[in-house]
Amino acid sequence: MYRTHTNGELRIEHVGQKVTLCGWVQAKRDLGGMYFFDLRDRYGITQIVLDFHYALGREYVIKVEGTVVERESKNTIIPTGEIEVVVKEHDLQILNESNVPPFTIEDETDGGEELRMQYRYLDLRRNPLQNNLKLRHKLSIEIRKYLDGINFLEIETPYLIKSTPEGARDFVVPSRMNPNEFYALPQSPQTFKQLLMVSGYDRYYQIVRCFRDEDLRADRQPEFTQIDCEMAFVEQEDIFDTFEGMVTHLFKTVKGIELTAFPRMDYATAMEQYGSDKPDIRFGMTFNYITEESKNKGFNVFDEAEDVIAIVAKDCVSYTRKELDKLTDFVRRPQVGAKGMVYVRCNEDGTFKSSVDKFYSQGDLKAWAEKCDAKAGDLILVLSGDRAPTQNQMSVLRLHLGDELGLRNPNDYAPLWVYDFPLLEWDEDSKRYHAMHHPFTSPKSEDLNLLSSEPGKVRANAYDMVLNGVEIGGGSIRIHDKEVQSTMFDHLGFTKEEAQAQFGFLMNAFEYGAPPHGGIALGFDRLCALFGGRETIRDFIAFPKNNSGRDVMIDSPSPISAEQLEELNIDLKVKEEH
RNA sequence: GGUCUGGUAGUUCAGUUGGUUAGAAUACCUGCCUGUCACGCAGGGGGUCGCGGGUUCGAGUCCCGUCCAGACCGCCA
Repeated sequence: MYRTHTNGELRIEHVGQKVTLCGWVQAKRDLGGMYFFDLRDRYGITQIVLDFHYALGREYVIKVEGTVVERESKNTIIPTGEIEVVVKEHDLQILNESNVPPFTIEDETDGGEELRMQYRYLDLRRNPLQNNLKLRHKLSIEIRKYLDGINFLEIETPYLIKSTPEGARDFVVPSRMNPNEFYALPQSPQTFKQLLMVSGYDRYYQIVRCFRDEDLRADRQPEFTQIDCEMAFVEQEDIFDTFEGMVTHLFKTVKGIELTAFPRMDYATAMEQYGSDKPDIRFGMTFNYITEESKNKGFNVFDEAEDVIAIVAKDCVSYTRKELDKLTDFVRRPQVGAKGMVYVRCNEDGTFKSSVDKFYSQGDLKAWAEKCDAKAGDLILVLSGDRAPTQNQMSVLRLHLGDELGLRNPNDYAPLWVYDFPLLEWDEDSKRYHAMHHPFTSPKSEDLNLLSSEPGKVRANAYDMVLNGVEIGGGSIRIHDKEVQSTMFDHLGFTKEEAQAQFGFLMNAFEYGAPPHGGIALGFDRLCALFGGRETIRDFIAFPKNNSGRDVMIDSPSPISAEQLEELNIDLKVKEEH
């Protein structure tokens, strides 16, 4: 046996025991006649003391045999700080040496992002990363406990499936045995879980890898993990109860936080009040529409605008001209896209100072303030233009101000359900409607009559779970009727033949007793990041990819050999060198 | 596909208006040190300023191109 204890477990009551420890050399403190060093493993740190010098480098893997003694000077910061292990010269064994690591293996490392990715196996030795992976493990255990407790079955579905035109770009895999044909990696196990419902497995889940070949972000990886769930014989309300319950369970068991019932907001309200389908409701600052109040006073910008939207920053009348200019610059960045921003200071003496005083009287501005419920000492910020872009710009500004004013405390958690999403979304590029969620989402029965006349107005039985402005899950009640599904494909611009070729297996299955069903998928990586109080998911994935979809450690993707290409019957288009 | 920011010692960074031999901290190496725990003290080694071109008497610094990294927009049913 290599070791009797880990480096995290020895305490004062072990004093006098002979122990054997293994681990990595963390830090050395050579005092001449005495030699201290910290031995580290994933359980903690134990101080070793020698009365001789030994040539040990950082990150050497060693084994020591020694006696636990009470320290003369104790360290109150670490759990093992009351003891140390005294080791004699022939009882120290180097199991493996190490090069000097390119960055320090400490909580606050000196290593930059790129270097840490290249040496990910060293970065993973650090506590913050280990804690993240432990958190991820704990969450997955509690998810399984909760779902197992209410009769869900975890069932695996294939990774090599069929490419479909809808949705994100597929990662494809060539088939050697079937020349010129390709598998696709699943964007989600959507159709398989619906088939499992037809098969009678009425509560299914899977913590499953999904793949999407789209550009990346801090919170988007080409392969990511979903908690994929589906239930039969349920309505939207049953899904809400079940998964609100799951997330509540996770908060209770993993963070010790008791959440109250999730509020619900329909999509139209979310867009109107927050300009976003994933509102951060930890703070107010909801939208006020002063479109009518601002018309016909000679200010062309507002006269021509479809909407004039105002938000109130409480007690921010003291914002300087410079700070307001900075906010204006912020919303005028191309990424946000506003043309400009109007401000109104609600002075303590009841007067108003705005950037449009030329056009609006004190009375006009007072009417705005009343509409917005702004008080003396507040600051009103106004954007205008076409509805959708203006709502979006204002949403970005609202979140920015929320950050600036410290209203987005990462230790507060404000979940909610957003429901009644539109079924279809107009796509300018392809000049046709796309399914906003996916083509298996059922329309609301009361809106069915609009499907032909005003397809954009049809609402779906679709919903998102939102937490602190982040979409952590989304789902829908599905279509389980062959005719309805066929009509849907029709409206999405599929010919009968295309629909049959792509999704015939599903529609055929619907002819053999498909139960009503629906489900949800939650982004597991994002959930981990949220629980860890971080915005980037990379540090919650053991081996993530970088911005360009590369793994810089193993250097992938990479070319393959001519023999492999030959076997796969693939000719590469070679770019000319110049 | 686009916008922005960055690339200087092993590492994290500073480097002014273009001007002497490119600095600091930390890491590393050597020596000293018996209660350290960010140990301390003394000394030492370490640079293709991402790469290519241009302007200039002179470029880490200015210009053009390019590569890499990060954030964002588009994209992500």
